[in-house]
Amino acid sequence: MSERRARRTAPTSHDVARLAGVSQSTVSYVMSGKRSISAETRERVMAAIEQLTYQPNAGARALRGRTTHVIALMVRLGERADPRDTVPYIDTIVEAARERDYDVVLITTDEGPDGLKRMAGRQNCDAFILMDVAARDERIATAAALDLPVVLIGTPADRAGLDAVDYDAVAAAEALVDELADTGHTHAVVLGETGGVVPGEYWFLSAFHDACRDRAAARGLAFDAVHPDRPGWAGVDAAAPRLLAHRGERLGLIARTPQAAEWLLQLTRLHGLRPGADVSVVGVCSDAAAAAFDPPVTNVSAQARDVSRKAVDLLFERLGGSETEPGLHLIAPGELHRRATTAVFS
Amino acid sequence: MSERRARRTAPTSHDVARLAGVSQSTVSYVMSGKRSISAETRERVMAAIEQLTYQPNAGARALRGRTTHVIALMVRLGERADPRDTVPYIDTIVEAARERDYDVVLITTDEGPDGLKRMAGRQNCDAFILMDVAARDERIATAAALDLPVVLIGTPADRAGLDAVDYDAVAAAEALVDELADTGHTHAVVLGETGGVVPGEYWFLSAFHDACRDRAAARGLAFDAVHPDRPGWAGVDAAAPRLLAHRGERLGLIARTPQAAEWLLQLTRLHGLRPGADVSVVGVCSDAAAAAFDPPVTNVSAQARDVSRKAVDLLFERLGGSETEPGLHLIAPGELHRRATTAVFS
DNA sequence: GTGAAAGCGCTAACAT
DNA sequence: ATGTTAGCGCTTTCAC
Repeated sequence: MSERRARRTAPTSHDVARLAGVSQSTVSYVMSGKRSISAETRERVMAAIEQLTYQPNAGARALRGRTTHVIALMVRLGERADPRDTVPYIDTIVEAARERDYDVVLITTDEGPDGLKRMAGRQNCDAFILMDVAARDERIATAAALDLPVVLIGTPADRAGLDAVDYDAVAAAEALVDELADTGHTHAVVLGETGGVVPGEYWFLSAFHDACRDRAAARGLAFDAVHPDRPGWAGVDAAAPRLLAHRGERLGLIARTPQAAEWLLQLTRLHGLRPGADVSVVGVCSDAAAAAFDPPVTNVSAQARDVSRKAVDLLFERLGGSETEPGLHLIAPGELHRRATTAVFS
Repeated sequence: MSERRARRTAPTSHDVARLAGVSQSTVSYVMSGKRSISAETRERVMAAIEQLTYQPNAGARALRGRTTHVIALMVRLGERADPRDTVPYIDTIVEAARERDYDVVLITTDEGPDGLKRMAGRQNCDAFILMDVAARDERIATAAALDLPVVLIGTPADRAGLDAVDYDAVAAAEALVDELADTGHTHAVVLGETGGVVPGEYWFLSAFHDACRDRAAARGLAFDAVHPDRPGWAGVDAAAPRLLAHRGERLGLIARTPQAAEWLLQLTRLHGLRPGADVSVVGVCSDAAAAAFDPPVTNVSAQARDVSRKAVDLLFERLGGSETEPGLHLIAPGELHRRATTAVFS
């Protein structure tokens, strides 16, 4: 007795209308609130919707209303990206989109410009957010020609008239160097990028390092930027002589990422230095991460959530028809929090 | 002179048909290949498609064909999850879906069962993949009632008749303990979960630890599982006395994650022990990550990509109408790779 | 080998 | 305050 379960077909607004004894359009208007409905009718319709657990068909809505309620998020997910640097952005973008009843389609940077053309051409989405924007990024010209709202996260050399949001890496660098200067340090060393990162590929890298250098000069600190030639801890370990060259003096170490901070703590520990006493470690990371380090690390906050929120806000302004001049929106780091790893030299 | 750019409306199959001098249905059939078309007609249609850069409207397709070409991926993205453990899965799922011309909508576990109902009810997707499946997971009953294909990644107490794919944590644990036993170790200690992870919340945690314990007993090794009571490095550091209690003997340390391996290396280093000579460190992580450690860590591979691929394969089998009995599919760890951190005791 | 036409489920303009 | 109807762009009969 092969019992084949009949595939129940989903209820339509027509079914709701019949059950409520009204016309299909009335159901639509009840849902949208775009015209006044007598309390009694509304009630009956709502009851029918409830009873059938009716939900409007997204395809039909998209077809008719030419709006998909989907935003496409293009991000790098492969080995080349550190997930800890991207997931907080993604999480916040999904959250902010959902607050407006939008869903997020995830596509990878590897798809390149064709991925954007596909999503836009098939009308799979209403708008784009592009992450991991490089200084020269082949996706940007395509995105700009798309006739759909686009927001970049990152700072390209040429925005091509698009909105962009980025973390203010310069302000972050300056705040960190100032902390060292204000507490009597004489030497600042920033741990640079490990492995084969092309210098100038991303604005935030060069901007951060340049700002460190410039601010150190302005505040009268000796400065070095150490870029390990091997990736991972091994590279940091190998660079120890240069990183700690001035360990006898008033030395402050600067980390651009939580991972870098972790390595610097490890390095100082291994060389018998006490962070906060013999040497300082300061860096960019979330307040939560900074407080969780052992010892807690003096930090300026990385603001991934603020950057993402701003990006989504901008996107929905555009979707709402805003025609204001597109621009680059820099998100300031939070206040610097002095924690245990700042050594105060008198 | 306010120049308002006319919003070009996207070309339709009708436009293509007109330009090629054929009927709309012919355009459709050229694209789908569902009936034979004369070479000459096909050529003209293709040329028109090219010229207009026509792409079919996804909403219309979904409406007519009742298939969205979208799979929904529900995953935990917030602070409670380590992005390094989830992103490789996500990446592979997106990749595998794209190979079949499907897109992936990302929704968060926080949306819970209602998120599934919404996606299914609105017909926003054709199928689901659920990640971070807990032993008792409120999403599963809802998912099972959905009448759409669902694949779980993880092992719940009750699959409710759904397909599930998981990493074979038991086999991994056994391979690691065997490596220690085979190389003459007398003591095995596994670094457990840090912070407030509820024991039994996830199958893979208890399964891994139980399997370590059982295999150690079977192979005659003294065994301990150390669960730090603080999260992060601080917890590991505080647990050092117990982790290294048997440092004088033939001790092997077991890490379930790359992060754990990193901490164990750091711990041994800090206590003047040489991994691979005085003590062993073995763990579960990708071969790439294992080789990148300093020194390279003996590992069994974590197989995130294989798990994800299997999940997507299963999903498309179901979408293709397969009615085979759903089951739990365990993905075996790769071969154990002995690297520098195995100490061989004679 | 090709065309004409119906209809998927919805919204909004046009009725009353 | 509500009903009727056209039509979004596509796929797939049905007809030749």
